[in-house]
Amino acid sequence: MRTNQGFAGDDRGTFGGRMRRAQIERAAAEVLSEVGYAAASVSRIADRAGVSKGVITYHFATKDEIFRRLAVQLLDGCAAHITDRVPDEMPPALRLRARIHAELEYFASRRIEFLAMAEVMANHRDEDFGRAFEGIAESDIDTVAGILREGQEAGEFRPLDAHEAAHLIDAAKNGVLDRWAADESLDLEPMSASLLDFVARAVRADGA
Amino acid sequence: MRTNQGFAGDDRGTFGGRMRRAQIERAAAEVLSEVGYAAASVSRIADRAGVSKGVITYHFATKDEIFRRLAVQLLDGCAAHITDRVPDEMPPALRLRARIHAELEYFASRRIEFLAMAEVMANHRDEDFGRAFEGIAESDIDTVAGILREGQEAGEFRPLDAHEAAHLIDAAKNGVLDRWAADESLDLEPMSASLLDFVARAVRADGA
Amino acid sequence: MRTNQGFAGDDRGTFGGRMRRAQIERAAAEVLSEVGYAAASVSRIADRAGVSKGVITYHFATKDEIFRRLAVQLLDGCAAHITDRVPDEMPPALRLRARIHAELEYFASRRIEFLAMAEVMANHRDEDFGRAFEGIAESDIDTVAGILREGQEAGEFRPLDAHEAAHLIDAAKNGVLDRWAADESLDLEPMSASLLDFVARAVRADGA
Amino acid sequence: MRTNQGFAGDDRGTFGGRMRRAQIERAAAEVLSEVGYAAASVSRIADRAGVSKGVITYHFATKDEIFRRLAVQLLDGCAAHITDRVPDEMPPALRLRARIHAELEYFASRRIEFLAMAEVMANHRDEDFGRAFEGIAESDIDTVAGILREGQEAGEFRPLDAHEAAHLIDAAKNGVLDRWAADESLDLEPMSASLLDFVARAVRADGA
DNA sequence: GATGAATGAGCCTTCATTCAT
DNA sequence: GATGAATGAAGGCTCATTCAT
Repeated sequence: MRTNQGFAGDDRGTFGGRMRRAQIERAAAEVLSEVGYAAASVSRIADRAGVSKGVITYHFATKDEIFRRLAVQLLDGCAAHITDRVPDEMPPALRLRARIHAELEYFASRRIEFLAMAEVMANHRDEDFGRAFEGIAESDIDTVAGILREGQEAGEFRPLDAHEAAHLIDAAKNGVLDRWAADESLDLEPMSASLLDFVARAVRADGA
Repeated sequence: MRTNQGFAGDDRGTFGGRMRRAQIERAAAEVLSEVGYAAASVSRIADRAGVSKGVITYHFATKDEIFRRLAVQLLDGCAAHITDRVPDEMPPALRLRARIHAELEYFASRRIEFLAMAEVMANHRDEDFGRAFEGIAESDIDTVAGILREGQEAGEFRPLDAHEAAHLIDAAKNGVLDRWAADESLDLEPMSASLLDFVARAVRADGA
Repeated sequence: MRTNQGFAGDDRGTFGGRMRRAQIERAAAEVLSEVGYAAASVSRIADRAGVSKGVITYHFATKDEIFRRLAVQLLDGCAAHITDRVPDEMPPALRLRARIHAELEYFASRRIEFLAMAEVMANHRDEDFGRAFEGIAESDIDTVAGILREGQEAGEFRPLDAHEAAHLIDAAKNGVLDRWAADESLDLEPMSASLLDFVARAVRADGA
Repeated sequence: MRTNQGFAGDDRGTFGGRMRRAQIERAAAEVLSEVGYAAASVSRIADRAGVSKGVITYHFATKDEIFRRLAVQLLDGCAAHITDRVPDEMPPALRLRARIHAELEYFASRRIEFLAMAEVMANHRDEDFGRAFEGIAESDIDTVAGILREGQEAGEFRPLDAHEAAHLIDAAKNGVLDRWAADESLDLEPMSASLLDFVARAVRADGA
């Protein structure tokens, strides 16, 4: 007898299986974005996906796994998108700008998924109640800090604590995404422009 | 129909009653900060407070009311703190700086409460799943936008979309608080300095 | 230290005590008539009486005691009212009519109390879930059966099973009271007339 | 929002599902008849049915729904039984008699269900505490009133207020059923005969 | 692969009752 | 006499998960 434990986090499996998992993940994202983490029950997800509750347990070991995958996939996709679009050779100021722009661009077509991911990252905890996504953005921030340091050496950026500034840039960017995602009537384009302008001014060298 | 139990939203009541309510709110804040919104059950709060579950229902009509009060009290306290410390006569650049500093200062001695409030604001929903604290910071942000416009007229600040910039400043500030609150080992002072510097640079006029 | 057990079912006590008990009983009757047995909680009764919950426990050993007293008092009052108004010397047909009329008349000015009593009698159970007011009307019905037998001997009433007929008369009378009590807009007078007519016809001897 | 659990009001579903629901309804009826409305908890019903509490929530949306179905099914079944057995062409006096007889006959083999239904009808309230089964018998009574009027025109019945008389007949009939159901040792047959006789006498024309 | 059924722990809340003051 | 406070059991219900078919 084949146990369903084997499927957990498994990207192998039949084509149909992958399809089903994708369908369930999509439903989960919609439910999360609409009713929030606390009310996102397996029942509601099954309803939304138009399948029985059993199907979900068959394809995912636990509910948490669905949520985790949702967040991880989006995070990974975003990272790949950025890497694709931001060559290492770009000068620092442009590279910083390109990274931020690429991230906003990535989520611009994934509002629901972003909201779902935000719910998961804010609420997902391990069994000891520790935040499961604590520090997930750290490497990203380190990359930005690196760019800032590079730019300082090149004289493009002013003296500042690169690590702190990277966090501030990240927070401002997340603020833009959060606000945009929460209000469907908002247009990301001008918000994005204001953000890029704001950040550029905050870090540029005096003579620049 | 009002029963003679439950002081829901009642600021009157005996000294003992106010004490108990404060004790329960404190326990609720601790639990929220430690295990998160989803796991913050009445049982856990009662355990933490060292009282029976019934006591909580006796003093608060619903669990949500405790959470709401927690958030509202802190928000109100913070607003009062800022108003006290930031006279309207201050010139815009100083006023902006003073506001941010006052807010960070207020939460610096209320880490647990800040975490609890953040959990509540991120998760509290009304019965139709709408975010209950949606737009709660809007008036605050409008105030900052007003300061920015004033500063622009005075030539202290550069041309920018005041409303967008106010949101970016808010997001950066919240990012600092979130990061600090999540990691007990962090020192708010230097983070605060970086933030103030970052914001000042982002908005100052070219000639300044 | 004086325990409150002593008061249970106690008609002695101070004047103030009797007043309080009456006030509580009145409130209990109102609550019962408005929300029904299941929702008639001590809290709601205390609210209605404008006293604290503690007062109720002070004057009555248990909630059930209040309810029991409510029913018993009304039942006793009704019995006394009937006895007062229906002399044993009346001829059977008149006596039957007078009894029914007296009972309707008694409750006519006690709608709330009647509803409360009906709730209690329908729902009150002892600790083994046996109906506490089972057979409470039996002696009344026996009295009516006696009148029927007397009337048969006197040739006023037709041959019939006196005990069964007494039950049927009782049921018809209760039906009138129930319907009237449930609908404030109803006028008891014509209903009463129809009932008396109905019963008289049902039992009268052929030649009468 | 409909979850995929709960068949609330659903007559479709698998054979097994219908069986379970019937089993649960049977257990609920037994519990209601034995301990009364107030003590008829989901736990007790589950115990009686020999299933876990969760099963009940799985098959019925709420406890009230079980009770409502219990009452409605019995009421509907009774109405159908009467319609089947009482042709419209019968002369009024016979038709009246046949209706009453059919109803008693229907419940004669359903003592437990009758008791359960009586508990529900006496106690079920909507959220504003209004009686949920208020006036449920009204159409039935109107039918009887119609028969009485027909019989008056045909000279079979005496002049009387048909609507009032119909209510009295209904009350007498319910009295018989209540008494019989409450006492297992009673034989419905002679009670039924007395009732039919009583009613016939009460309404017949003088010359009949 | 998929499903409906079942479970049992846990949730929030209501409640009758006890008790110190 | 009276009160507010506290208790703990019980209530109905939701839910993630398991499992036989």
